[in-house]
Amino acid sequence: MNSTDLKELADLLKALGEFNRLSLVYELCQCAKPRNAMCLCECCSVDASVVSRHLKVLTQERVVKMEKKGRERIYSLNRTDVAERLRALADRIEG
Amino acid sequence: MNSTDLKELADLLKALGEFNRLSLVYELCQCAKPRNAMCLCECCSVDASVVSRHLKVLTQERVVKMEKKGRERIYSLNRTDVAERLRALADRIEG
DNA sequence: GACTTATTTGCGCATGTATGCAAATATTGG
DNA sequence: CCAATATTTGCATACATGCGCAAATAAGTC
Repeated sequence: MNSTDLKELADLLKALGEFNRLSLVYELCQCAKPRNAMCLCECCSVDASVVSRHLKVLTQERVVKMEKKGRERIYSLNRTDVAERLRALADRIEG
Repeated sequence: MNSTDLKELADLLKALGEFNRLSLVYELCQCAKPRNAMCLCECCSVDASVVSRHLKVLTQERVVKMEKKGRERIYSLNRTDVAERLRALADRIEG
């Protein structure tokens, strides 16, 4: 694995490795339907602006995908993609 | 999943989500035999003290285990344990 | 157009973290 | 005991990051 791929993987893990962001991911796990940011706000008790920034990070790392709908932004997990990347690491580590 | 478990998982991901630490993990992946810290130093071009601190973090998060051998510390991956924790997250995310 | 709601952005602040260097500690071998 | 090697720790520093608040933007509703 080259340095670029390693950095990309590290960035994914870093994005997931922050408590409130991981809380958002878990919240989205439990939702059959996508949620808007305000709704996600409730799961971690921080300001809306903070949630907005966390969701931006998660979007950049392709953990979630976003869709505009009127004045709302609807978020959903990239389930298979994230799961695959984590399993690839698990496989590599297990050897 | 309760808040404590979530924090523990976040801490694991944070430990893995730093470039040089992930490099150390990958280096240990490729070693059939455990390695001492000085040897691991070579894979990321940082000071020995930095590697020492990174290995401490990885040990605290149970990513690696350490064994004293003379004046050396021998490190090896907790392969199955880490792989299991990552797969559990992957399963959860995939839903 | 005025108002409301959803979200983002700018700013400042406080805290966390990665790093290097030098000194300290530990342990082995003469 | 002394020298050499491996590792840790204290300290300073630079930078990143999470946060809240207020203002700005975007888009629907009346």
